[in-house]
Amino acid sequence: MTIRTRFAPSPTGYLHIGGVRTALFCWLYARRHGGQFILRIDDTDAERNRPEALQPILDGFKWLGITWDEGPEVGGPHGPYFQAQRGDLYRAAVMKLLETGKAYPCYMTKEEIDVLRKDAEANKASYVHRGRDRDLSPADAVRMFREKPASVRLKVAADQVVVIDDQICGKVEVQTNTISDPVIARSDGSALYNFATVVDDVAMNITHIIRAKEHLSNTPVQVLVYEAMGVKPPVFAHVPVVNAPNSNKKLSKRDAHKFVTPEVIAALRGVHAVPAEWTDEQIKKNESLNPVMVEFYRVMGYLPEGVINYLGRLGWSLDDKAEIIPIETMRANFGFERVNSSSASFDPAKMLWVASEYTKVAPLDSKIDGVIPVLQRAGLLGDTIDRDKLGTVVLACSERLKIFADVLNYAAFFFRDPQYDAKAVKQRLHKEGVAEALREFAELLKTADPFDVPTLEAKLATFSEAKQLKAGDLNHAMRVATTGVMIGPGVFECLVILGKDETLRRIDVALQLPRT
RNA sequence: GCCCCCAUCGUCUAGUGGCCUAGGACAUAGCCUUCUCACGGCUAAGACAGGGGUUCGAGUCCCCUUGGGGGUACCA
Repeated sequence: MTIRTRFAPSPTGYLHIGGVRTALFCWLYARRHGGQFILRIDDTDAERNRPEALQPILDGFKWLGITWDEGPEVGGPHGPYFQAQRGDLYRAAVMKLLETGKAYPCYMTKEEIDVLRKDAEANKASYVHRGRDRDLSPADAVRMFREKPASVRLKVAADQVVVIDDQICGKVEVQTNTISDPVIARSDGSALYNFATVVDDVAMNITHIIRAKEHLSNTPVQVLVYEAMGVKPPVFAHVPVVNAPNSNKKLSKRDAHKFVTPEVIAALRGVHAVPAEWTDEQIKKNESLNPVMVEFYRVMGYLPEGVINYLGRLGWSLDDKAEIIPIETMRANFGFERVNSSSASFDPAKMLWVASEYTKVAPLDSKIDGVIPVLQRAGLLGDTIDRDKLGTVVLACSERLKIFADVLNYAAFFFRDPQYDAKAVKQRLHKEGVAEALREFAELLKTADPFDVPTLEAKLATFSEAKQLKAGDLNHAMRVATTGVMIGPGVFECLVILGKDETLRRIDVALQLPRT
């Protein structure tokens, strides 16, 4: 039997970090066992769903490399893969349960049920609904339902125990006496989640249901639906939820704005991911550029491999040491045995570190590719792209690039004139006697040939020795004069990339900066 | 209220009765390296929620308490 897993997102417009992790586990499990991963769109809640809201989700999965074998865009033999288009299937399944006496139309009014519930509460007991029309014969049930449609409930057997042998949570047992007869279809004929999901999972031959832990409580009802349909339930694996940073509260879209801290706002502005005129409040309200959404990491220039690694490692471990686990290794080793049964907090700092490990070892070409959109968005790079120059810049930045947004911190001055930092100028350029020395050294620079790192380094060494200067002072001054700031790649590398003429020009400009 | 689940450093985790004076990683602090920053190296600090059992022996098994999460919907 081939293993089939599925992920069923709602088209909300954004791909949530927690959802991606669950989807990743589904994908990993299917791939590990040579099975299939199916994407099914849960668009039954018309209010919350907009048709255009699906694309960003698909794009997010594609960016991460989570490929689906059946679903939107690719189709498949078990379609449609949009639940809103599967209403007839649900209705047919309801009829079948009615005919076989496994379900019944419930004609009790909400008011009647409320009275029973209140009574139960008054007796400090929990209310377990058993409809009055439960014992209708199947023939009568079907006839009455045809004449007068009503909500349909599943008949829950008395005095039994539903056992779920969950691959992550272990054995979970629930008494049927604590389970109300669940409504499986509304009076208007539409199916409820607990029913629709089972009908679909059966129809799509899903063998392993891997989903968030919050669904564990629903599972007994679903198992009962499987049994009523005469189908053996699939294997269940409930993955603990992802919590918000430093908290034990679920990372929810609802609280998403809380994660847009002043640092995040600064980062988003820094990479020009939002229009400059937006206020902080507007940025907070933007749903997709939020650290709980995948899109945020794409915009900040995280390598998707890093995001995958971090998410895969969150709640799952390979062994007692491994942190950097390439996706191929995960694919080859992922299993439920090493998925933790408790929830895990999302840690942006560790995510950054993991991502940086991937960025550091990325091939030059992929670094160039990564840096291009960041520079373009910042208006530092046009449509004509000089990959050779970008290559030298990226190389000069070397391991300073943890994510591609860092190129703006370390290398912006290669693409525009220096923006002189007042503090840097004061401390480094206007330090006692330094500017004068720099003026003199600039003259010497004119004769540098070739204009490369060893030559420049040697010139500075002999010059500072002859003048009894600290080489560092001159280095620092030169950096500030040519880049405007105190941090960056090695000065000599910077000068070489800028070229002799530009270097001399910038030094000249800098030397005319007023003293404060 | 009732039902279900969870509980190791701030965070992610290793640990499946003796290998644990609890290991690794991120973050933090200090030192080293260094033209700045970043990288790298070294070091430090830092955890078994509490209480009862079981056992020669418990982070590991059982029970209770506490804390957290989920469900209890004609939501998903």
